[in-house]
Amino acid sequence: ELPAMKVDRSLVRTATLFGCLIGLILLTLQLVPFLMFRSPSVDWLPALAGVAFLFAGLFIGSRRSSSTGEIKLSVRGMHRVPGDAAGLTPRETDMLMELATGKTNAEIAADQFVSVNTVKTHVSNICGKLGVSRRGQAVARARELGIIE
Amino acid sequence: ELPAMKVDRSLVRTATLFGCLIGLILLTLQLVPFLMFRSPSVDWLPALAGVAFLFAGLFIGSRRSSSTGEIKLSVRGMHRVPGDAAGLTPRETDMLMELATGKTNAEIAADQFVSVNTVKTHVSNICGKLGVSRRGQAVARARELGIIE
DNA sequence: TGAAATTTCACCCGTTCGGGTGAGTATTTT
DNA sequence: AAAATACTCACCCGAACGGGTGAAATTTCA
Repeated sequence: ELPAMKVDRSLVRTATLFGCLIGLILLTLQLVPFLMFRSPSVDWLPALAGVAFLFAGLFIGSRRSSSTGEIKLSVRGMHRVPGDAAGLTPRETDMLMELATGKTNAEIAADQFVSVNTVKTHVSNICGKLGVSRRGQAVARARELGIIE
Repeated sequence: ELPAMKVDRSLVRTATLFGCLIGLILLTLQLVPFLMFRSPSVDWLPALAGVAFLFAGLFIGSRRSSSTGEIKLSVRGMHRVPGDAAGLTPRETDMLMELATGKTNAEIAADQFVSVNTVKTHVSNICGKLGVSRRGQAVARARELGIIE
Protein backbone atom coordinates (compact mmCIF):
# COMPACT_ATOMS: atom_id res chain seq x y z
CA GLU A 1 0.00 0.00 0.00
CA LEU A 2 0.97 3.53 -0.53
CA PRO A 3 2.14 5.44 2.53
CA ALA A 4 -0.51 7.84 3.74
CA MET A 5 0.07 11.49 3.08
CA LYS A 6 1.22 12.86 6.38
CA VAL A 7 -0.34 16.17 7.29
CA ASP A 8 -0.09 17.87 10.61
CA ARG A 9 -3.43 18.34 12.28
CA SER A 10 -2.94 22.01 12.97
CA LEU A 11 -1.86 22.40 9.38
CA VAL A 12 -5.09 20.83 8.27
CA ARG A 13 -7.04 23.13 10.51
CA THR A 14 -5.18 26.14 9.18
CA ALA A 15 -5.79 25.00 5.63
CA THR A 16 -9.46 24.61 6.39
CA LEU A 17 -9.76 28.05 7.88
CA PHE A 18 -7.80 29.66 5.09
CA GLY A 19 -9.85 27.84 2.50
CA CYS A 20 -13.05 29.11 4.05
CA LEU A 21 -11.68 32.59 4.54
CA ILE A 22 -10.34 32.92 1.01
CA GLY A 23 -13.61 31.65 -0.33
CA LEU A 24 -15.62 34.09 1.72
CA ILE A 25 -13.34 37.02 0.88
CA LEU A 26 -13.43 36.38 -2.83
CA LEU A 27 -17.17 35.92 -2.63
CA THR A 28 -17.63 39.12 -0.68
CA LEU A 29 -15.44 41.11 -3.01
CA GLN A 30 -17.77 40.15 -5.82
CA LEU A 31 -21.08 40.42 -4.05
CA VAL A 32 -20.57 43.70 -2.24
CA PRO A 33 -20.22 45.95 -5.31
CA PHE A 34 -23.05 44.09 -6.93
CA LEU A 35 -25.42 44.57 -4.02
CA MET A 36 -24.26 48.03 -2.94
CA PHE A 37 -23.78 49.85 -6.19
CA ARG A 38 -25.99 47.81 -8.46
CA SER A 39 -22.90 47.36 -10.56
CA PRO A 40 -23.84 45.16 -13.50
CA SER A 41 -20.23 44.36 -14.30
CA VAL A 42 -19.46 41.35 -12.16
CA ASP A 43 -16.63 38.99 -12.83
CA TRP A 44 -18.12 35.61 -12.16
CA LEU A 45 -14.88 33.72 -12.48
CA PRO A 46 -13.40 34.98 -9.18
CA ALA A 47 -16.77 34.50 -7.55
CA LEU A 48 -16.92 30.89 -8.63
CA ALA A 49 -13.34 30.43 -7.52
CA GLY A 50 -14.38 31.78 -4.13
CA VAL A 51 -17.22 29.29 -3.87
CA ALA A 52 -14.88 26.52 -4.94
CA PHE A 53 -12.33 27.46 -2.31
CA LEU A 54 -15.07 27.66 0.27
CA PHE A 55 -16.37 24.19 -0.42
CA ALA A 56 -12.89 22.76 -0.73
CA GLY A 57 -12.08 24.14 2.69
CA LEU A 58 -15.27 22.82 4.18
CA PHE A 59 -14.76 19.45 2.52
CA ILE A 60 -11.21 18.95 3.71
CA GLY A 61 -12.03 20.29 7.13
CA SER A 62 -14.99 18.03 7.61
CA ARG A 63 -13.08 14.89 6.69
CA ARG A 64 -9.86 15.38 8.50
CA SER A 65 -8.81 12.58 10.79
CA SER A 66 -6.36 14.27 13.04
CA SER A 67 -5.20 11.34 15.15
CA THR A 68 -3.67 9.58 12.19
CA GLY A 69 -2.35 12.81 10.83
CA GLU A 70 -3.78 11.81 7.49
CA ILE A 71 -6.45 13.26 5.33
CA LYS A 72 -8.95 10.52 4.80
CA LEU A 73 -9.41 11.13 1.13
CA SER A 74 -5.71 10.72 0.45
CA VAL A 75 -5.12 7.04 0.87
CA ARG A 76 -6.68 4.24 2.76
CA GLY A 77 -5.40 1.40 4.82
CA MET A 78 -2.24 1.53 6.90
CA HIS A 79 -3.77 3.05 9.96
CA ARG A 80 -1.32 2.18 12.66
CA VAL A 81 -1.86 4.62 15.48
CA PRO A 82 -0.96 4.33 19.16
CA GLY A 83 -4.61 3.83 20.09
CA ASP A 84 -4.82 0.63 18.09
CA ALA A 85 -3.04 -1.29 20.81
CA ALA A 86 -5.88 -0.58 23.21
CA GLY A 87 -8.51 -1.27 20.58
CA LEU A 88 -9.28 2.38 20.12
CA THR A 89 -10.52 3.61 16.77
CA PRO A 90 -8.77 6.56 15.09
CA ARG A 91 -11.60 8.87 15.99
CA GLU A 92 -11.52 7.73 19.58
CA THR A 93 -7.83 8.44 19.70
CA ASP A 94 -8.62 11.94 18.48
CA MET A 95 -10.99 12.43 21.35
CA LEU A 96 -8.48 11.01 23.78
CA MET A 97 -5.96 13.65 22.77
CA GLU A 98 -8.55 16.31 23.39
CA LEU A 99 -9.43 14.78 26.74
CA ALA A 100 -5.81 15.02 27.80
CA THR A 101 -5.93 18.77 27.45
CA GLY A 102 -8.79 19.04 29.92
CA LYS A 103 -11.34 20.35 27.48
CA THR A 104 -15.07 20.14 28.10
CA ASN A 105 -17.29 18.09 25.81
CA ALA A 106 -18.57 21.29 24.26
CA GLU A 107 -15.07 22.51 23.49
CA ILE A 108 -14.08 19.18 21.99
CA ALA A 109 -17.25 19.18 19.93
CA ALA A 110 -16.38 22.61 18.53
CA ASP A 111 -12.82 21.56 17.78
CA GLN A 112 -13.81 18.35 16.07
CA PHE A 113 -16.84 19.71 14.24
CA VAL A 114 -19.25 17.24 15.78
CA SER A 115 -22.10 17.52 18.26
CA VAL A 116 -21.72 17.29 22.01
CA ASN A 117 -23.68 14.07 21.97
CA THR A 118 -21.17 12.52 19.62
CA VAL A 119 -18.32 13.50 21.86
CA LYS A 120 -20.11 11.98 24.81
CA THR A 121 -20.57 8.74 22.94
CA HIS A 122 -16.90 8.60 21.99
CA VAL A 123 -15.74 9.38 25.50
CA SER A 124 -18.06 6.74 26.86
CA ASN A 125 -16.67 4.15 24.45
CA ILE A 126 -13.11 5.15 25.29
CA CYS A 127 -13.78 4.68 28.98
CA GLY A 128 -15.26 1.28 28.25
CA LYS A 129 -12.26 0.15 26.23
CA LEU A 130 -9.78 1.43 28.77
CA GLY A 131 -11.72 -0.15 31.60
CA VAL A 132 -12.41 3.05 33.48
CA SER A 133 -15.47 5.09 34.27
CA ARG A 134 -14.35 8.70 34.08
CA ARG A 135 -12.52 10.85 31.57
CA GLY A 136 -9.79 11.73 34.02
CA GLN A 137 -9.06 8.07 34.60
CA ALA A 138 -9.06 7.50 30.87
CA VAL A 139 -6.30 10.07 30.45
CA ALA A 140 -4.29 8.58 33.29
CA ARG A 141 -4.73 5.06 31.90
CA ALA A 142 -3.82 6.18 28.41
CA ARG A 143 -0.57 7.54 29.78
CA GLU A 144 0.20 4.24 31.45
CA LEU A 145 -0.43 2.46 28.18
CA GLY A 146 1.76 4.88 26.29
CA ILE A 147 -1.05 6.06 24.08
CA ILE A 148 -0.37 9.62 25.13
CA GLU A 149 3.05 11.20 25.04
CA GLU B 1 17.99 24.26 59.79
CA LEU B 2 17.98 20.57 60.12
CA PRO B 3 17.16 18.64 56.99
CA ALA B 4 13.66 17.25 57.11
CA MET B 5 13.34 13.54 57.66
CA LYS B 6 12.52 12.18 54.26
CA VAL B 7 9.84 9.54 54.28
CA ASP B 8 8.17 8.10 51.25
CA ARG B 9 4.45 8.64 51.17
CA SER B 10 3.59 5.03 50.52
CA LEU B 11 5.97 4.15 53.29
CA VAL B 12 4.05 6.42 55.61
CA ARG B 13 0.80 4.83 54.60
CA THR B 14 2.23 1.39 55.12
CA ALA B 15 3.57 2.40 58.52
CA THR B 16 0.16 3.70 59.43
CA LEU B 17 -1.59 0.55 58.44
CA PHE B 18 0.95 -1.65 60.15
CA GLY B 19 0.77 0.45 63.26
CA CYS B 20 -2.98 0.10 63.39
CA LEU B 21 -2.86 -3.60 62.54
CA ILE B 22 -0.20 -4.43 65.12
CA GLY B 23 -2.11 -2.46 67.70
CA LEU B 24 -5.33 -4.24 66.90
CA ILE B 25 -3.69 -7.66 66.82
CA LEU B 26 -1.94 -7.21 70.15
CA LEU B 27 -5.13 -5.89 71.62
CA THR B 28 -7.17 -8.76 70.27
CA LEU B 29 -4.68 -11.33 71.52
CA GLN B 30 -5.18 -9.98 75.00
CA LEU B 31 -8.89 -9.38 74.93
CA VAL B 32 -10.01 -12.59 73.29
CA PRO B 33 -8.82 -15.00 76.03
CA PHE B 34 -10.12 -12.58 78.59
CA LEU B 35 -13.58 -12.37 77.11
CA MET B 36 -13.85 -15.93 75.87
CA PHE B 37 -12.40 -17.97 78.64
CA ARG B 38 -12.83 -15.57 81.53
CA SER B 39 -9.12 -15.98 82.04
CA PRO B 40 -8.09 -13.76 84.90
CA SER B 41 -4.42 -13.88 83.95
CA VAL B 42 -4.00 -11.04 81.48
CA ASP B 43 -0.71 -9.43 80.65
CA TRP B 44 -1.54 -5.76 80.47
CA LEU B 45 1.83 -4.71 79.17
CA PRO B 46 1.33 -6.12 75.65
CA ALA B 47 -2.19 -4.79 75.71
CA LEU B 48 -1.00 -1.30 76.50
CA ALA B 49 1.69 -1.63 73.85
CA GLY B 50 -1.05 -2.53 71.42
CA VAL B 51 -3.04 0.55 72.29
CA ALA B 52 0.10 2.65 72.03
CA PHE B 53 0.89 1.25 68.59
CA LEU B 54 -2.68 1.84 67.55
CA PHE B 55 -2.68 5.50 68.49
CA ALA B 56 0.81 6.02 67.12
CA GLY B 57 -0.34 4.65 63.80
CA LEU B 58 -3.46 6.78 63.80
CA PHE B 59 -1.47 9.84 64.82
CA ILE B 60 1.18 9.50 62.16
CA GLY B 61 -1.35 8.58 59.57
CA SER B 62 -3.57 11.54 60.25
CA ARG B 63 -0.71 14.04 60.04
CA ARG B 64 1.17 12.74 57.10
CA SER B 65 1.99 15.32 54.47
CA SER B 66 2.65 13.10 51.54
CA SER B 67 3.66 15.61 48.90
CA THR B 68 6.69 16.78 50.81
CA GLY B 69 7.56 13.27 51.76
CA GLU B 70 8.02 14.52 55.29
CA ILE B 71 6.20 13.83 58.47
CA LYS B 72 5.00 17.13 59.78
CA LEU B 73 6.00 16.49 63.35
CA SER B 74 9.58 15.73 62.37
CA VAL B 75 11.16 19.03 61.51
CA ARG B 76 10.05 22.33 60.17
CA GLY B 77 11.21 24.59 57.39
CA MET B 78 12.91 23.48 54.23
CA HIS B 79 9.90 22.64 52.20
CA ARG B 80 11.11 22.58 48.63
CA VAL B 81 8.69 20.62 46.53
CA PRO B 82 7.92 20.75 42.79
CA GLY B 83 4.68 22.56 43.42
CA ASP B 84 6.47 25.46 45.07
CA ALA B 85 7.51 26.83 41.71
CA ALA B 86 3.88 27.39 40.79
CA GLY B 87 3.03 28.74 44.24
CA LEU B 88 1.27 25.57 45.26
CA THR B 89 1.21 24.61 48.91
CA PRO B 90 2.30 21.11 49.93
CA ARG B 91 -1.26 20.09 50.52
CA GLU B 92 -2.31 21.41 47.15
CA THR B 93 0.43 19.40 45.52
CA ASP B 94 -0.99 16.35 47.25
CA MET B 95 -4.35 17.04 45.72
CA LEU B 96 -2.79 17.64 42.33
CA MET B 97 -1.25 14.18 42.38
CA GLU B 98 -4.64 12.74 43.14
CA LEU B 99 -6.23 14.75 40.38
CA ALA B 100 -3.78 13.30 37.89
CA THR B 101 -5.13 9.83 38.58
CA GLY B 102 -8.64 10.86 37.62
CA LYS B 103 -10.18 10.38 41.03
CA THR B 104 -13.44 12.02 42.03
CA ASN B 105 -13.54 14.53 44.85
CA ALA B 106 -15.11 11.91 47.08
CA GLU B 107 -12.34 9.42 46.38
CA ILE B 108 -9.66 12.01 47.02
CA ALA B 109 -11.37 13.00 50.23
CA ALA B 110 -11.32 9.40 51.41
CA ASP B 111 -7.66 8.99 50.48
CA GLN B 112 -6.56 12.19 52.16
CA PHE B 113 -8.77 11.89 55.24
CA VAL B 114 -10.56 15.18 54.64
CA SER B 115 -14.06 16.17 53.65
CA VAL B 116 -15.28 16.55 50.11
CA ASN B 117 -15.69 20.27 50.69
CA THR B 118 -12.04 20.58 51.60
CA VAL B 119 -11.01 18.80 48.46
CA LYS B 120 -13.19 21.13 46.43
CA THR B 121 -11.56 24.13 48.04
CA HIS B 122 -8.09 22.82 47.31
CA VAL B 123 -8.92 21.98 43.72
CA SER B 124 -10.43 25.38 43.27
CA ASN B 125 -7.31 27.06 44.63
CA ILE B 126 -5.09 24.90 42.44
CA CYS B 127 -7.02 25.91 39.36
CA GLY B 128 -6.70 29.53 40.36
CA LYS B 129 -2.95 29.30 40.82
CA LEU B 130 -2.44 27.43 37.58
CA GLY B 131 -4.64 29.86 35.72
CA VAL B 132 -7.20 27.32 34.58
CA SER B 133 -10.82 26.62 35.33
CA ARG B 134 -11.16 22.86 35.36
CA ARG B 135 -9.36 19.96 37.01
CA GLY B 136 -8.50 18.36 33.69
CA GLN B 137 -6.79 21.52 32.56
CA ALA B 138 -4.98 21.72 35.88
CA VAL B 139 -3.48 18.29 35.29
CA ALA B 140 -2.47 19.19 31.75
CA ARG B 141 -0.95 22.47 32.92
CA ALA B 142 0.89 20.80 35.79
CA ARG B 143 2.47 18.47 33.29
CA GLU B 144 3.63 21.37 31.17
CA LEU B 145 5.15 22.96 34.23
CA GLY B 146 6.86 19.74 35.20
CA ILE B 147 5.06 19.52 38.50
CA ILE B 148 3.83 16.07 37.57
CA GLU B 149 6.06 13.27 36.35
C1' DT C 1 -21.77 -6.70 -2.69
C1' DG C 2 -22.95 -7.47 1.86
C1' DA C 3 -21.79 -7.93 6.67
C1' DA C 4 -19.11 -5.72 10.27
C1' DA C 5 -17.20 -1.77 12.16
C1' DT C 6 -17.13 3.10 12.65
C1' DT C 7 -19.03 7.54 13.14
C1' DT C 8 -22.61 10.39 13.91
C1' DC C 9 -26.61 12.23 16.80
C1' DA C 10 -30.56 12.37 20.21
C1' DC C 11 -32.92 12.11 24.83
C1' DC C 12 -33.28 11.27 29.83
C1' DC C 13 -31.68 11.32 34.44
C1' DG C 14 -28.85 11.16 38.38
C1' DT C 15 -24.11 12.38 39.88
C1' DT C 16 -20.21 15.22 39.95
C1' DC C 17 -17.95 19.52 39.23
C1' DG C 18 -17.00 24.58 39.36
C1' DG C 19 -17.70 29.18 41.36
C1' DG C 20 -18.83 31.96 44.96
C1' DT C 21 -19.07 33.09 49.86
C1' DG C 22 -18.10 32.68 54.57
C1' DA C 23 -15.71 31.11 58.43
C1' DG C 24 -13.08 28.58 62.11
C1' DT C 25 -8.58 26.33 63.36
C1' DA C 26 -3.66 25.64 62.96
C1' DT C 27 0.82 26.63 61.59
C1' DT C 28 4.51 29.64 60.42
C1' DT C 29 6.60 33.97 60.36
C1' DT C 30 7.62 38.58 61.92
C1' DA D 1 1.91 38.16 70.63
C1' DA D 2 0.21 39.67 66.21
C1' DA D 3 0.03 38.97 61.35
C1' DA D 4 0.27 36.15 57.43
C1' DT D 5 -0.29 31.84 55.48
C1' DA D 6 -2.19 27.35 55.17
C1' DC D 7 -5.72 23.95 56.11
C1' DT D 8 -10.19 22.67 57.17
C1' DC D 9 -15.39 22.59 56.41
C1' DA D 10 -20.07 24.19 54.99
C1' DC D 11 -23.87 25.62 51.75
C1' DC D 12 -25.94 26.98 47.33
C1' DC D 13 -26.60 26.75 42.43
C1' DG D 14 -25.80 26.34 37.62
C1' DA D 15 -22.86 23.77 34.39
C1' DA D 16 -20.66 19.62 33.08
C1' DC D 17 -20.36 14.77 33.20
C1' DG D 18 -21.55 9.58 33.12
C1' DG D 19 -24.72 5.84 32.01
C1' DG D 20 -28.11 3.97 29.45
C1' DT D 21 -30.79 3.30 25.15
C1' DG D 22 -31.77 3.73 20.44
C1' DA D 23 -30.79 4.63 15.78
C1' DA D 24 -29.17 6.19 11.17
C1' DA D 25 -25.43 7.16 7.82
C1' DT D 26 -20.89 6.07 6.42
C1' DT D 27 -16.77 3.51 5.87
C1' DT D 28 -14.07 -0.71 5.83
C1' DC D 29 -13.14 -5.13 4.65
C1' DA D 30 -13.88 -9.93 3.43
